[in-house]
Amino acid sequence: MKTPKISEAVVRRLPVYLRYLQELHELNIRTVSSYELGQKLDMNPAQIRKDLAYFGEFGRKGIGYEVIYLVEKIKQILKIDRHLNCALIGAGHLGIALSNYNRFTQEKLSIAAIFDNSPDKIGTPVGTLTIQPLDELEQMVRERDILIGIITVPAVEAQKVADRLVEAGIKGILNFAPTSLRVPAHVSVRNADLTTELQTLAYYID
Amino acid sequence: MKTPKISEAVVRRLPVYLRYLQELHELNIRTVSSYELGQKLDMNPAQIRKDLAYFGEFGRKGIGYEVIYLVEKIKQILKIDRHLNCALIGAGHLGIALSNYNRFTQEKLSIAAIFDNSPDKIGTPVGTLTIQPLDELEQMVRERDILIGIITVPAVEAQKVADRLVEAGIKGILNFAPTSLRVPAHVSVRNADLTTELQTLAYYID
DNA sequence: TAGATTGTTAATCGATTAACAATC
DNA sequence: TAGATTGTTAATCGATTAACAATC
Repeated sequence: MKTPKISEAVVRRLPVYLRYLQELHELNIRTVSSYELGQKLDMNPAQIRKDLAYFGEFGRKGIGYEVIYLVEKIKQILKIDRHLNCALIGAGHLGIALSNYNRFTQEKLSIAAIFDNSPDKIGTPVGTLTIQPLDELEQMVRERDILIGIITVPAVEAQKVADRLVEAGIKGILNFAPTSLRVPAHVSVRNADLTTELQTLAYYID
Repeated sequence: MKTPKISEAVVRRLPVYLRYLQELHELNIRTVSSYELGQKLDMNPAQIRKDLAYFGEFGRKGIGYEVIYLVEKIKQILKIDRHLNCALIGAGHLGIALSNYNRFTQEKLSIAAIFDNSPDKIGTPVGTLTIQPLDELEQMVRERDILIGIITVPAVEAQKVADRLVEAGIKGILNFAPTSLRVPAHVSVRNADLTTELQTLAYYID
């Protein structure tokens, strides 16, 4: 069950499989073949089988994959079968939108602290949390076992925030700021810059 | 200057180059080499040169790339040197956050209409726009020359919205809903599902 | 059993990187 | 000129796809 060296391309597809398998589960569909998955997700069935086979033998020859079982397995692989606490840094519109995004809590990924440095935001309640000053970042990361930082501050501040998160011992960063972050190799970064996405899309228009 | 067949990987890197070149420009830096770009962006300089060379000869041997010139060229390539109107469908927290995201307007990508079907949202002003009922989608797409749809509705409604956008003649979709959309080949889709990103990140934690 | 579908190997395809002549 | 750096070709590396024996 332990893994050799899985490419990022493979890892990025797992949540896509998971999402669709969960849809199937809600429709009470018990079993699905790589062919059916491929049809729906517009992917090659061989690729789907190969991706899954990196992590174990989850299917049955002649039958396909049991939906519930595969959901559980993928959750284990992604390590989202356990709780994972995130800190949100930047309580602007986007930050607030994310903290209200209930899907996070459903998925055992929860926002455990929100930070901002603007005096008129500090102390404001957001759901069950209260916006805290950035000074308290390191302490909260330790106290609340926070492993992921979600950066929604302006681009100019993003690197500073990233440095502090790294220093505080965080393991991953989801970066919404439109800038490239430099972090040590043991920290993972995923960029979710909306402008970048739209610009990529623009290329394909006409 | 016209292009053979550029892979998506190349296109996705162009906005990253652009973003950093714009930072350099603000710092009044005139010229940059592929080596320097590679250092900062953590990429192979040969890859950067090759990516750019697909579209033309933008550099000077022995010197490097002129920052302003390259910024303009990449904007042309991505087709963000001209205005591009987007429609936002779903005026929830995320939708509102996006419509307030001023970077869009800076970049000639503007949100030209906002739709939602909830009666208590219709008519509400958002910046210079007013939330409109989904019924008016097709008409607005035509009237305002909208080429891109940004979907921020719940997952269950996303495919329906996508179908209507396609039907209305849209060319690209930025999909924030956590579901895989099926669209015809002439329509591009980029997925920006935040849960998917966090799940991918979770894999790399520890 | 016959049909279906996996897991996996081998073949193909494509993307990244190294190397270097051209040249500013 | 000498040093630097591009654009591009060739070499390498990795990812996708096809094919098929194994087996439910």
